[in-house]
Amino acid sequence: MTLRLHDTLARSVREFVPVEQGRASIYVCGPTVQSAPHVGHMRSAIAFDILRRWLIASGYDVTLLRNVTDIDDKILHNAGHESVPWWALAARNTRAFTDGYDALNVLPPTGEPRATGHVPEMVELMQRLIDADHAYAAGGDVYFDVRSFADYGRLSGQRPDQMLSSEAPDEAGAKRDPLDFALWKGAKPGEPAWPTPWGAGRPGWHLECSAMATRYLGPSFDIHGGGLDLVFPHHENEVAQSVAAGDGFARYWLHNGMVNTSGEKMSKSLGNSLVVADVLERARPQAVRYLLGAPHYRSDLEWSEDGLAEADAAYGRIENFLSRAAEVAGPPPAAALPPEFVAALDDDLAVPRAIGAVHDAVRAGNSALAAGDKDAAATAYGEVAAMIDVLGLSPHDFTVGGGDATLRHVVDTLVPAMLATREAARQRKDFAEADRIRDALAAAGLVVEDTSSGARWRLA
RNA sequence: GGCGGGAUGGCCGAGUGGCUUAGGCAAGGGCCUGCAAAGCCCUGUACGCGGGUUCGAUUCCCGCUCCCGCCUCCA
Repeated sequence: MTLRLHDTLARSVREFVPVEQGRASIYVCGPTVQSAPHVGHMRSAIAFDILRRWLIASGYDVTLLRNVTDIDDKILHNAGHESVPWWALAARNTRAFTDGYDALNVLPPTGEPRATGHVPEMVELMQRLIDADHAYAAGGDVYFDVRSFADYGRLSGQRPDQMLSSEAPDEAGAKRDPLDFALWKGAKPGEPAWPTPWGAGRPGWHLECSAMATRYLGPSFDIHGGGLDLVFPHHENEVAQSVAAGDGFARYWLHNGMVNTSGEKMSKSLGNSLVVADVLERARPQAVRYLLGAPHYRSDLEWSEDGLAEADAAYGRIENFLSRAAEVAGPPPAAALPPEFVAALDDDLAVPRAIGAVHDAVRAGNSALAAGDKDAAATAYGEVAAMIDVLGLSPHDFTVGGGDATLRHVVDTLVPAMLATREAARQRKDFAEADRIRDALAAAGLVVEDTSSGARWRLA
């Protein structure tokens, strides 16, 4: 069984055959750093993080690029609104994204190119397009000639003749056709600009991704990913630019579904965004990652606070097993991934089924622990640990409980002392006293569990 | 108007032409426990509506209703 992935361009699930055997090159559209990251951004990052981890687990040498669009209309607009330099706003938001990825255990990309650092590559690509009569300079801008590219619309299933043009006729400016899109935007007074043979200006959104993807991954690479909302026009335009210029470009197009709130896609313009930093104030990162990563990556996801609580409980079940098993077996033994887990992820990353396999192993492990079957428990323990790692949900990968080391030491000392006092009370059948101590710990946010080998405790 | 996706039990969320009809959360019963907690076992409640194909459809086809995404900055 080999990996099969849903390709938006082919509109079907295809076997994954990389350009180069044993290697996988991935370009994921990262954010435009116009504002703080919301959970929708994280959902996309997590989806492709799981793809990456699965490729690594399958033996691939993976190169994953995730760009940062650090110059665009919204950034300039928001910076003006806040009276801060555009580059300062971009840098601040870029850091916020990095913090979000880190908190949710998204592996750092192999490279993280920024648009403003790749103007020469963009100029080169524009020159190739102009030379091939697929682009033209006009009125300080450079446009792609959509009618010159016969396959335009193939990725998104749109037909140029059917497309609405939102622009009023008088706004079309120097375009030859309303569908033509800007590769490069001529400088406006007071805006940042970079020199080009066609005049100073700044990058159009679509151009940068084509230029950066081929700069680092070559003219033909394996996977291009991003949110479903990018299929048109962004990815359609990328295909047009790169293929018209003679590059093979991406061989598989993967798109993740949207995160909705109360039936609507979340985005800053709707004013209902769920900023990651705020969510992490009221939920553990493990729960957030579980919630965003557990459904299939291609289905839409309805964000809800109830869902967050459920995710926390479901993850807690896995976590609980791991810590109980660790008390018996120490570090998890090496174990092969269960076949049903492998089959699930190979089938277009069917994470829901994969998580089903995780829970099956958890139940088997819990039963083994209850029966005192150490070997069976250890096997399940190793399997669960291995599976969870592929999903990026290993408890130890997350920063535990914040707090500083000193406070943790106090807790680690104080709690066992209280539990010893309680155990003494239980021995002399003073259950009132024992319950008083347990209640006190519960009030402090700790759960006490009595087991045959003594009491254990954890954060509620 | 054009393109695409979806409607599953109290909730989330998979999946399949019939078979033991995922998994989680919640609920009820049992075991365990001093009582709990954790864990294990058991239980119930499904496939939007109307047709069609079929021996048989939640699963395939047609129509309808509703929802969502894209067509404009957007993961």
